[in-house]
Amino acid sequence: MSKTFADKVRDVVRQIPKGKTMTYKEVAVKAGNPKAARAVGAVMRSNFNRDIPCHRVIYSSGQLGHYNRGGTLRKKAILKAEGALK
DNA sequence: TAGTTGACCGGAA
DNA sequence: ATTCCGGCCAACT
Repeated sequence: MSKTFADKVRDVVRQIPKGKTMTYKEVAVKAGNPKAARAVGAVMRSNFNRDIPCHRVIYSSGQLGHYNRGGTLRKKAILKAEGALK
């Protein structure tokens, strides 16, 4: 397994279906480290690509996390557009 | 190599 | 409800 945590995270986040939101912890669990929620954010922040719908990743508290340029508002708009948000 | 930072999480005050 | 603290992990300097 030459895949690093970052690679796994990217793969997992990319598999998130449209109109669906996943928490950082869930992603961390699927990535292989249930306690690496923080690392997930750190990795995404350094690897945020258009291939990765990082906007579909939110807090486990149900709150929208941060986002590149704009922050929460951006995510809200995207989630609303995808139907993930009410 | 080691130390600091951060897009987190959960619990406590 | 808000604020603070400790813990885990990866990336950056």
